[in-house]
Amino acid sequence: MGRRRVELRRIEDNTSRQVCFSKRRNGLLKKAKELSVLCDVEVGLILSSAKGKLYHFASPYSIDKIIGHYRHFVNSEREVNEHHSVQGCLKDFSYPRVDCQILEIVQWCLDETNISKLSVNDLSQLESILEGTLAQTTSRKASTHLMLETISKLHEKEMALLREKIFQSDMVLSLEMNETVGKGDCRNADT
Amino acid sequence: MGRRRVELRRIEDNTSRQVCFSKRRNGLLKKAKELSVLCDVEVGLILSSAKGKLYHFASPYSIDKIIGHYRHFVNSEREVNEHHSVQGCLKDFSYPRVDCQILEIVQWCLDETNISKLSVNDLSQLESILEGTLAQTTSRKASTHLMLETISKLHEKEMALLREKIFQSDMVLSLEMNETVGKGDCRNADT
DNA sequence: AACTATTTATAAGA
DNA sequence: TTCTTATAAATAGTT
Repeated sequence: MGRRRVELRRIEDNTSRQVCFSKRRNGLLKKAKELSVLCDVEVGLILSSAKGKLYHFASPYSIDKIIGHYRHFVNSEREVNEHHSVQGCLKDFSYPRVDCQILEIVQWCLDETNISKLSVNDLSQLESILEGTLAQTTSRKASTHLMLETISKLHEKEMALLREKIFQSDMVLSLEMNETVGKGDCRNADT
Repeated sequence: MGRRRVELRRIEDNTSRQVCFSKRRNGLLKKAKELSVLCDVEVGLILSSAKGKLYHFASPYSIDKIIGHYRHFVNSEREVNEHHSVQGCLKDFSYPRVDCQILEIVQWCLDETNISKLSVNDLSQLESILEGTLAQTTSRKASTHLMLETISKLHEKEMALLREKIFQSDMVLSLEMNETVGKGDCRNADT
């Protein structure tokens, strides 16, 4: 959206990165606000820079309230999935049905080296889930290519794991969930 | 960004609103992801529709981790402000310097009738803060008009409060803060 | 889901 | 930082 198209990678120049952050933060906040108003949804947004500066935005309620809703929702979901398999993990993310979500989960798994925490059985489950989703995806979407790549990487990792005989049956998602009640409604508005 | 410019208000038609939500949600997630990568910042985003569907996104860490950072940050700030004045309240939001933050705070105060919990002294402080910020704002920004409106509403409320002699010295922000450690990255998209 | 006419967001530049 | 401007992107209304 500027003079040139920009590559999706960390901007190395410090000043440029700062300027970009400033501009895009405003843009994102504006978009978030618009989405909230136009579509009548709660939006909560937290930004945290490497230097520890924190920004947040929420509409039409406070960020604390929205986090409370999130916690509540996730806790409810969690109660239904007491086994800590990938299946449970996926449910925690609990989106209605999103291709791109799968992509993120896969990437997350790869990036965070969470694969080493999965049992072979869980890996199989993950695979079938991924492949099932893939089947529903139209082949021309760019995301499909990315997913295919990601899946093949996943296969590689799986094979590596099998070779090394790493079998862990328990993936403890040591997430500590604490219900939080926010209060106070916080509205936000616009530039 | 479409055939026509759109008014910033709730879309009444159900289908249109749903479609718009779907499109803009994707757009917002994309922007959030870009911001995170380009500018090397943590981003957490929670969307919750009226019907209770929850979507979230986080990069490069999990939404839980980012919420944890947020909680931690807010708690640290809170410790510094043991008196529950508006000043303390402002510090909780604690942005470096963003006009939009001020607006958020003002609207939060107004919307949740938090004003009734403030002492007159606190109201004065709030006023001077608002006016100070206003002075720094260029007059042509649309937001300025909004802020002026907000401030005049604030004045009205203050006068009403003075008349009713409502003096409450303690604004208890009974937010329960719980640190949480999350993990992983998550993302959402689509229909 | 796809397709465009337009409106927006922004990368550079000043 | 702030404003300006050329362009890249997002998206409202349609098909």
